[in-house]
Amino acid sequence: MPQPSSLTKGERTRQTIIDAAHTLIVEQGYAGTSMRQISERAGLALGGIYNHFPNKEAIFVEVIISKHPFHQVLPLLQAAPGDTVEEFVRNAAKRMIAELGRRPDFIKLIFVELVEFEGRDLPRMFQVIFPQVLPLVQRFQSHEGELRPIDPFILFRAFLGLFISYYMTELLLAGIPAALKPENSFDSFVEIFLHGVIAAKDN
Amino acid sequence: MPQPSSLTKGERTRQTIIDAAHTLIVEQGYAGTSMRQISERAGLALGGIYNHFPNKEAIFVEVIISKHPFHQVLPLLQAAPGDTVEEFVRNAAKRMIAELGRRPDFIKLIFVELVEFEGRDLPRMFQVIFPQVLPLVQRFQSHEGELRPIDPFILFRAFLGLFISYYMTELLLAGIPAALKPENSFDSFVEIFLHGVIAAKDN
DNA sequence: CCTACCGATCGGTAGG
DNA sequence: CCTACCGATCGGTAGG
Repeated sequence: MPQPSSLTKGERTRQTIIDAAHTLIVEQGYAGTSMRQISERAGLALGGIYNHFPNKEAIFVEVIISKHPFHQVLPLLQAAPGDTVEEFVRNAAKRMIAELGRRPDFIKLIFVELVEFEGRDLPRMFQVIFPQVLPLVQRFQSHEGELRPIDPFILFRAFLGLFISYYMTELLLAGIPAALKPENSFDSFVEIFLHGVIAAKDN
Repeated sequence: MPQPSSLTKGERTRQTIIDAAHTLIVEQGYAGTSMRQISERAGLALGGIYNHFPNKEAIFVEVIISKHPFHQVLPLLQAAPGDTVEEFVRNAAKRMIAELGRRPDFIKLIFVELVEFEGRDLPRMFQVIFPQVLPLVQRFQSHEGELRPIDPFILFRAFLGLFISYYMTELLLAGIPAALKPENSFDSFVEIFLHGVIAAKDN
């Protein structure tokens, strides 16, 4: 959400173009979205776009970088409370799944990046993202005592994977009769993960 | 892999078109692939395609149905040996990860279906797939004694999710310095899953 | 199954 | 920032 008041007119127009492109690309993919559609949605003439971006791909690169899920997701995870790993994971999971429900575009953006751009921008993305990942890895690390011996980076990766696997299988199994789908599936996913990583209690 | 000798000429041409479209769509997406590219790769004139398919979308529907990862993956899982859940999971995981390495197109096909077709074909897909899923669910069910109390369908879903989460995070974290990536990450994923689902032993 | 074509739309630009 | 345009390419078809 841009704050028009703090931006110059040119910056506002630029942001409008990025927002328009983001919406369309998530709905139709990159190749399926035309510069004319973007210009219409942004409320200017086709030629006007080229005052702000040299070409179509440059718009996408801006979209993928500024709208990347990690920007919302990582701060969300960092802010999750919890004095033990178990509490933290439960809280973080609850927040994540709520956010994913609110933003179905998250996965689609990643798909477009992976298929239509073959992940070309991922290395650059990661430079921006990495400083935010580190404190999460360390948060697991500082609770080593509660955990089975697992490399903390793998732990973080499996933690991320928990959401990805839930969300992807949700999409993939969309065709399944609802009667077969147990309620609270996500809670079960969280329990499996917790049992998988937390050391057996001594008592 | 088609067997030309057992097909009529028309069927062979049709298959050639599907194969060509599959390759191109996985590389460039659906909207990014033109009918002319498909015709060139299949070795016939543009107009010739329309003797076999009414339009572009019909080709994709055939591609997604006949090349869907589940066709390779489910038989692979079913054939995995193992008298206990633990053995089965380890064997199945080994086979799956080898197959995923061999067929990077798997995930891309799913992405195209999900983004460019909004999962429209998934319900129909699932009708074809479901009979193959059932025996796998039952296989978990028949070893209930070894497992924590988890709905067998969720168990299957989490099992599928194990591969998806490993593979997706592998792609997503592609930008990361290799020095930070622990070796044998996949084995760790399998261990976390096993600890998550297998009941604590009595001894 | 090919040739030759259709109208529509594409990304991008010149010129103001 | 818009108007008017460029050549190229798109999905699809008629006619043989």
